[in-house]
Parts: sequence; structure tokens; C-alpha cells
Amino acid sequence: MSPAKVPAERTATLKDVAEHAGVSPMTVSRALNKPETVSDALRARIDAAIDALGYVQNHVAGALASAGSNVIPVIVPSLSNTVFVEIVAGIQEVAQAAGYQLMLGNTEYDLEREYTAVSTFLGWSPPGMIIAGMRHLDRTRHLLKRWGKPVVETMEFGAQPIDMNVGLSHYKAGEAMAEHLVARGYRQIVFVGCRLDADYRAAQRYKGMDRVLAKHGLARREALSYEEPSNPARGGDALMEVLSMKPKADAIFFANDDLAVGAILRAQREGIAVPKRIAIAGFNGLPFASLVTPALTTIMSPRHEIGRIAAQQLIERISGRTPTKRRVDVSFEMQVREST
Amino acid sequence: MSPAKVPAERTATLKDVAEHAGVSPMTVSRALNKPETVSDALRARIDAAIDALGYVQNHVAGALASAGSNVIPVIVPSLSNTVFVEIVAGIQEVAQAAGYQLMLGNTEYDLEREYTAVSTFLGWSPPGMIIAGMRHLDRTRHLLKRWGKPVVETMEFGAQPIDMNVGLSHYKAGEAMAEHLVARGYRQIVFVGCRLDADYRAAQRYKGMDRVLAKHGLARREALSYEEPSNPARGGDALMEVLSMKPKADAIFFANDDLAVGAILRAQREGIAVPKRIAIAGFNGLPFASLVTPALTTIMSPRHEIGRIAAQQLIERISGRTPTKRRVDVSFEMQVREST
DNA sequence: CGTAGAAATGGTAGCGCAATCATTTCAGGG
DNA sequence: CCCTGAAATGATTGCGCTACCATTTCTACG
Repeated sequence: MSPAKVPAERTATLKDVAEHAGVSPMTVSRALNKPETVSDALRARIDAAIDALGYVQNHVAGALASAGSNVIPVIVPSLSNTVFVEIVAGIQEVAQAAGYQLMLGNTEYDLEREYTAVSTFLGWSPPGMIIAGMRHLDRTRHLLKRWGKPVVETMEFGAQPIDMNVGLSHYKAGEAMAEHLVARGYRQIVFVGCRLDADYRAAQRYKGMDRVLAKHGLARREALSYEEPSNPARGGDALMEVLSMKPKADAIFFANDDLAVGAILRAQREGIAVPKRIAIAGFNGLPFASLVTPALTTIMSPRHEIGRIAAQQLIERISGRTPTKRRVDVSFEMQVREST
Repeated sequence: MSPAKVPAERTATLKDVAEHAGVSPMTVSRALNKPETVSDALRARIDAAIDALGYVQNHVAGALASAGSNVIPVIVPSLSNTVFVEIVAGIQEVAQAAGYQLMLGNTEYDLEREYTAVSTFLGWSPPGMIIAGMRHLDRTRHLLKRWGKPVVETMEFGAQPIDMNVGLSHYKAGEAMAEHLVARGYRQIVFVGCRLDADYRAAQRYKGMDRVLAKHGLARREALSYEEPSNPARGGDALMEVLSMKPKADAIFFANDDLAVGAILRAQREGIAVPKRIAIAGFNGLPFASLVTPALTTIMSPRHEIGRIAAQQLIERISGRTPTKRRVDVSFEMQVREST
């Protein structure tokens, strides 16, 4: 049943190490956690004992005794969207280097599940938490506020964070792209996304766009939202639908680059002139965006950077230092290319 | 400093809940962990007490007392490669549904770091572990074997797993693609990858290809390996380099689809005829692969599925059931399209 | 209505470690 | 060589929970 060939000898404890090295358990504990407070001689003996016994520290016991673990929970709405993965990767990079472990929670865009995840994670006595988004159940906000430890909300930049916040304004991103399209002369602009009810950040980009269209007195339309998750093929199909259903449309602002690149690849295959017949714009700044023909106009969001900064801010606070800012607005960058 | 507005009242413990509900702590523990063993009446009182006190279970203490947590460590070599992320997502899906938490370790393709990660994770008394790849330090293998709990090695299918293994044979995948290219009449085939020393799975695909070329008495060449991590732009550049440096080459087998799609996009932009001037093949089956023109011939690897199965096997074993098989060879699928 | 056996509940002990405070050892000055 | 303060080491205690076993309550049946 178990792969062990070796008889399941009781695993060595810190006490065993202490006896083997002829010191007190407390000294071993210190040698492990604050090596500089133990004399070289003892440290050497202890290290030898650890090797001899194959001792591995029991972090569970450590966390209980010291009422705090080095585990940082990270809660995201999805792992199938590269955007969140890149943020997790950024967090991981910084956190692991600082000696923290990441615990991963996936809410599938469900705020109830988010609450459950937060609640469960609190039971691991983490020193802080990172959570995507700023929309949570009241219960969730209260729980985290009452908890009182550092929390970073990521992805979007918004008002009244639970504690800290690192992200960008999706509303402004939508505005920026709309201004660009309007300046380029496009007048019939359609917004296309997937699951805009759940992906409220994409919806915010739509709202930003809508405001700009209104400001310029241009035709405003409902956003086109598909039920399936974003994927490139969907982007291509959406392009064809827009062309046939709304032939007057002269530009599409896609909720993300997966859709937009999919649309460009489809246009190419179908021989549709982009941007002449219809312009295409995206959001995120995927690597493929600059390589397709025509190259995609998009907005680069610094996902990895958001993750890194979030982790840095959190660790800063965990270590008792005051972070530079509570709220960080990482800026996005318009990348105007051939598709508009 | 802390976001708490509320005075940091001592958090409620299970004992507090017990007193509030007028039962013993043991009963509360049972109500939480095996609700069916507690009478409805008591369970209701206990739930009420939990709500009233805002109690959240301390998993650290639970794990210590029961000498086992519900945390499953997952160790991968990289998070910037979508392949591993998709596996993690598959694992997550199954594990979270079964009530397990994921702890994430990233080795950056460094076997020493892998050892450290394994060792650290063991300290969280996990019920099992999932680790990418089958190449580890001897120390790592010994540690895991001696540990004696379920371990799944993923990504590749190979001989002599530490315990269980779910993956595919990259060697065979390389062979399959080479056979296809040879059958199509290509004779001067180049393998292009990035960091093939670290990414030994890609190197295995090369070896599989090389064997087939040898078998057919065709020209064999060293694989072309770049130092930077895989990215689409590199694929495009590699294509141009091969065309100018090895003008006789009539096909390129890229280590992955990021490179291959990048090459196709570049070919299109430069007006290079694919597959006429040179054929292009990839590996992984990214969504974009079928959408570019010409559509990319590639091999679909069931990443998400690998993750799901790995998690299922692990949980099966954790629950004491014997899994169907110790070793699972998930098969890959040739997707022959326009680029070859 | 009594009794056996099952189901529900409780008391006790200890998981492995670090916080805390007590004690010992050391370095350096008089 | 003693004394003082700092550095190094040790003894004790408890973190919050669950395993284990003991006890009580319920159910079914003669």
C-alpha cells in the first residue's frame, strides 16, 4: 500500500535531535530559527545530529506554538485565465524568496466560495493574505477586518480597500482605449467579452469605454457577452457575428487579448481587412499580440509586477515595517499597433 | 498599522464554543469533522454557538493533534510555462472539491531547490504530495520513499516511480512527430528548443526524434537550444536563423507551441511559405495552434487531465483505497494540420 | 419491563514546538 | 582573581485540537 520499503520508524523530533546532540530542545529550536544566537560549536553538533537522524522540522507544531505560520494564502477567481496565474507567479517569486509558502485558493468567480476559502485559510494562522479583486461579501470583508492582519487586494485599483491594494483602474483602461479608437476616427465601436457578469473587471473596462462614447456623443451599445469562458476561437467567431449582425460596426474592443488575437487570426484566414473593414483592440498585452499580422493594439497590464508588489507590500507589513503606500496604482500602457 | 478597527479580542477556540453550547469540546470537534456522529439537536446548538462567537477552526492545532493535515504540496519547475499551470489547475479542481488545500512550490528547474521544497513541505504533515518530473536528487527520492506516504510524479511517464506516476512519454511523442515528418517527405529536420539542459522532457522529445531519423538513415543534427526561456518571439527569430544558417533544412520541430506559433506568425509576416519552403511542427496543443495560418501541426498533451488524474490517484490512496493503477500513461494525440 | 448492544457524549492526555523566564557561561576591567 | 553585564543555554509551560477510552443514553427485542 505505502511505497515505503523502510519500516515506518517514528520520525525524529526536535527532542531526539537535542538528545543526540547533548543539548536542550530549546537550543536546537534556536539553532534552526535564529542560528546566530547559538555558538558555532553547538550549531555544528546540532547540524550533525539533524543529518544523522534525518530530522525534518515540523512546521505544524511550530505554527501552533508560536501562534503563526509562514503560509500566505492567495485567493484567485480562476486558474484558467493566464492573468491570475501571472499574478500568482509574481507573488510566488517574492514570497518564496522571503521564506514563505503559498497556499492556493480558487473561487471560480463565486463569492460564497471566496468566503469559505478565506475562512478556511484563517485556520492556518497565516501572517497575512492576498486576495484578487475588491468585490467581496460583506461577511468576507468583516471577517478579514476583524482578523486584523495584513491583507492585499490585487488586480484592480479601487477605493476603500480592506487593508492594502495593488492594481490598476480598469475603468480608466477602458476610457484610454476608447479615446484612442475615437481619435482614430472609429464611430461604431462594439465591446465583446465573456461572462461579463462574473468578470466585473472587464465590465468596468466596458463602462469606461461607454462613458467616453457618451462624452463624444457617439453611438452606445450594450456589451456583447458570451456565456463560455474566454478562448481564442470564441474571439474569431465573435468577429464573424459582429460583421454579419452589426455590419455598421467599425471597431471591436475585446475584453482581452485571447479573444482579440483569435479575432485577428480569423480575419486573416477569412481575408477580412483589419483595420480597414473593422478595427480590433484587446487588453492585457499577451506575447502573441505583437506578433500577429496586423499587430494588435492593446493595453499592457503589468500582471507579474502586480504580484511582486503585492507580495512585497504584504511581507513589509508582516515584518512590522510600514509600507510606502497602502494603495498602489500600477499604471497600464497603451500599445498602439497596426490593428486600429 | 493593522487594519483592525475592532479591538483584538482573543479569537474564539473550540473550547469557547463548547462552553457556549454547553457541551464538551470533543463533541464540538466531532460536529465539525464528522457531523453525522452528532445528534441533530446538539449539532444545531453547536452551529449556533459557532456563529455567535465567529469561531474559525484552527487547522494548525488540528493537524498537530491528528498528526496530519489536509494540505497537498504541489511542486513544479516553473509557473511561467503554461503547461505546469494547467496541471496545477487540474490538480486544484479535484483537490479543492475533495476538501484539500494546495501548497505551491516552484523549483525554477533546480533540483537542489526541489529537495528543499520537499523537505519543507514534509514539515506540514501532508497526507501526500505531487511533484512534477521523475528526475530528482537521490536525497529527494530517499526522503520521499522513507516518508512512506502517497506521492505522484507527473508530467512524464517513466520507469520506477517513487510511488505513483501519471504522464506521457515524451520520447514517444518525439518519435511520433518524427515519423510523421519523415512520412511527409521531409529529410532535413531540425529540433529547436530553449534551455534543453534544464527542460529534459523537451530533450527527450529530441531524442525520440533523433532515433527515428537514425532508423531511417536521415541526416541527424544537434538540437538547437537557446539560453532564454521559451517565448513566441524567440520562435520567430529561431526560424529566421535556421533559414539563413541551415538553408537546406526543410522542417523544424519546435520544443513547444509557443515557439512554433511564434515561428508561423513570423513566417507569415516575412512572406515565407510554410510548409513549402519549410515545415513547422510544435508540441502541446495550445489553443492558438489551430487558428494560425497555416494551422500548426502539433501534439496535444492532456495537461489538465494529467493534473486531474494525479489528484484523483493521490486522494484515492490517501483515503486508503487502492488506486486502479500505480502508473498511468496518458496518451498524446497527433494533430496533423497545414504547417507540415 | 429488563437487558444487551449500539449510538452518543465526555474526560484525559499529549501531539512537537517556541515563548518566557531562569540559570549558567563568558569577556573584559579593576 | 573577582566582579559585572552580556551572551549562551536550559527548564517549564501551554498553544488548540483530536485520539483514545470510559461513560452515559438510546433502541430494539424477548
